[in-house]
Amino acid sequence: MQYDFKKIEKKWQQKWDEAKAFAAVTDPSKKKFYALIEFPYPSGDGLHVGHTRPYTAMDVVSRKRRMEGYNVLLPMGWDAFGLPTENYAIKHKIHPEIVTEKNINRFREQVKALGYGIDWDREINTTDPNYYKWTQWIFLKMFENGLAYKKKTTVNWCTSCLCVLANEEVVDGSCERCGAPVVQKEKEQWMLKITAYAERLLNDLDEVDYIDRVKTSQRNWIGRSVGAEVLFATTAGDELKVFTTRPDTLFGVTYMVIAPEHPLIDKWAEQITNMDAVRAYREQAATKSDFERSQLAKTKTGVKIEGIRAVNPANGEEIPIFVSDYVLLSYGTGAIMAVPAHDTRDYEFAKTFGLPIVEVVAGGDISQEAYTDCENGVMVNSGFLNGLTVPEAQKKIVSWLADNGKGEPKVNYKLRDWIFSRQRYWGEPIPVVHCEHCGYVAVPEDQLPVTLPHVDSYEPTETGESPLANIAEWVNTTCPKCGGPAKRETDTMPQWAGSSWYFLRYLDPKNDEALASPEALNYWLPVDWYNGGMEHTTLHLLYSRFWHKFLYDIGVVPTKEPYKKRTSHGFILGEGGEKMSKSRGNVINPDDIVNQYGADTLRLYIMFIGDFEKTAVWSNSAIKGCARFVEKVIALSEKVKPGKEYSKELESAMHKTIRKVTSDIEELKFNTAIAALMTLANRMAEVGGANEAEFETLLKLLHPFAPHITEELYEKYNKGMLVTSAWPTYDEAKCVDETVEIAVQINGKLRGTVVIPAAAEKDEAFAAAKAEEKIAAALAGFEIVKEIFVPGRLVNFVVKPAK
RNA sequence: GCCGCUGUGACGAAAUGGCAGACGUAACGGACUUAAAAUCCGUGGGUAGAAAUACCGUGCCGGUUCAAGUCCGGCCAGCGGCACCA
Repeated sequence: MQYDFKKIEKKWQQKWDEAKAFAAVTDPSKKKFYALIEFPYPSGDGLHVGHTRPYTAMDVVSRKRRMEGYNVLLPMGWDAFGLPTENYAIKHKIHPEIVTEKNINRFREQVKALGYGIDWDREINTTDPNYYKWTQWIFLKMFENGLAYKKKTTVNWCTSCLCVLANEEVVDGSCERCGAPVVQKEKEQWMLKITAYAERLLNDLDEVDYIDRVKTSQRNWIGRSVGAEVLFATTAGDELKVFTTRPDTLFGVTYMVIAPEHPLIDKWAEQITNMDAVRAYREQAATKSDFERSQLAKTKTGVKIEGIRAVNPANGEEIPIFVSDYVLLSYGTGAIMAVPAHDTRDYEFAKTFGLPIVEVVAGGDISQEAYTDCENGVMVNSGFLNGLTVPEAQKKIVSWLADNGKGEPKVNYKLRDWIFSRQRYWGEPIPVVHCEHCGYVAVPEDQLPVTLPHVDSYEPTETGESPLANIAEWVNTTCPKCGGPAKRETDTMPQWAGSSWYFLRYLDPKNDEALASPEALNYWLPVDWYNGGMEHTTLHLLYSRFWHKFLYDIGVVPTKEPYKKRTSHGFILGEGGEKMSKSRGNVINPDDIVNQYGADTLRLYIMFIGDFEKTAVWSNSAIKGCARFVEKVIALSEKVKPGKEYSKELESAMHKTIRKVTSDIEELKFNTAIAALMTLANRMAEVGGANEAEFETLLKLLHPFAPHITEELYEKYNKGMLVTSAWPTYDEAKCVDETVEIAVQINGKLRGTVVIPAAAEKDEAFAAAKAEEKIAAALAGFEIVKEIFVPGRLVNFVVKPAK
């Protein structure tokens, strides 16, 4: 047969469409499987070969599950708001809507060419007003529940995009998207109180099946620290509150440090005798970006506050207070108690400023360095804590602080609230108006969506306001509460908004009464298996878990967690091991591969390329192996022998391969599943061809990976489509051969092999091994001290020279 | 600095503590061909040897075990993330 993959692939994609083979029906009488892939940002570059790795993987799993009888949902959509489209629109004076539509059409065509079993009737697009109506609705619910609030804060400001960036969007002090420097700027921003969910986001990780590295990075990102808040009296009268994880070292506090932005500095301005120096330091710190601060981290800087001193609550001693930018206002209380003997940063600072260093945990050498790794040490120089171990001292001091009203146990998180505003055009408008009388007022639900107005210019204003601020007729409105004049919020939402809940909309994408019907939500949730990139572990994944938990709290969704299982794939690098990029000229376009080899070969190769979870290097020659494999299967189809039962010579190979492919797919071991199929095909060729029963099984096992050609070859059996056929089953008892070749070792070294019946007991194995000529010779003159038998594997004789 | 991941043939990689290198690529030898491509058969970790075979071999050092790529302890190198989080 001439392998005309273009014709074959088109034919089957049409047939699947006509048969509605991938339509997922909400039907509680059927067991469901909801598979989710991260929906792409439809960039102007088109689909990247890297996209095909996760997509193909989830399609393989979905097709297998469908054949196993599950009601499968595998949806697709477009995360289409975002900066590149807006920047393109600015440059080419084309409306982002038009650019987006064009890009989506291209992406859809490319994705369809790969033959994924997607229910296209559920396609969504985050920039569709019917979609973002519900993004806005969720925001309003958060606003109503006090989780969305406006706050003046220093924000990351991209000097090129003229836009606020989330901390997560700043990479090495530069804008993640355009690479321009990022500076600090004060701005009023909408914030989402994700920190209110920190504890649950952390604890509920125990209830989900995420791969370990995903859980670990979420835990690290949330960054829970257990400690205490301690109140220090000051000579100014105010108390200075600090957070510490080491309250046991309280007697070792020799000075305090507050962040340059700490509000008490202003309050104390009159009493600080060197306020000029403090102000100067403060201004200097403010102009530095976070990046510069961390670059300068090697040498500690700071200014001592003259005229005010703090009092150590443990021993009543007066200690100096410093201002230094190594203390961050945004974590804890913006102030610390410094224990130079047991903290490296405090140690460095104390050395720079010649401050006393008092050892309170014995065991280190504080003349050389801070002794930090001291959980097992014993307290010294610590009054009533002396002689206690560190954990004992911690317990005792915390209750002492509480009893004396000087502190209390406290848990802190690294996780910060989510800066939710962007000063851009191409995003969801934040559905709030500002009224001079009533303040910020929610747009009433029945007025949603607040749609983006059409404008001529998408360029941000120089003051950093959104382009929307220039449209007077849109901005000026009336207050929904008092009817007086009001102004619309001109900030838009970040790209993470639409992707925080999209998996819910797939369940009921055309509903205009609710984001999805309770029936659909109850049936399909949670997502059974979500695969996506590691780069989304701390942002998208955390944000969407947060939104989902909120929706759970207000009774919209029935599950605490959105995703039952989360896995992650590795990147695809260009030939030569470098990242694919236009400038390197090593970008692989999936279209070219589909044209040259067909979608089935691309699908096979991208799954065969290596360990799914690890980075893989694309190879233009290695893909030929997969093309040859497809040809080999076609060749096998031409010499299929009659036979409805597995033949003796292939029987155990059939059962073993079914077992391996079935479990490998579930374990993300797609590469070895394909290797097993190749081995089986080779074996079939060796024995002069498979019979019908055997060949059909091969086609079924191969179908999730190479759906088109397998359908084509299956067609002649007149048994309907493989898509709706049943996944092959295996019999554990038939996975064994009658005889096995086992290794014979002497003192752990391989000395030969011997063929024995698979069911042989150990005595039979030992006898057979000893009967082998070479083994007998090697054993001569030795005394056997121990005999080990591993069924199906080996025997090992432990020997020593005979007396 | 901290956290995570990874070190196995020329290359991509396999291997519930049990015969290291399955499967595939490139390469080489042969068949077919006027020739090439394609295809088919074979070789395919290193060293020594004509060969049988022997010894060595999974980043390095040590340990546990009858048996270690795999487990434990200590390093080294590369990649990714976080970065003064008190």
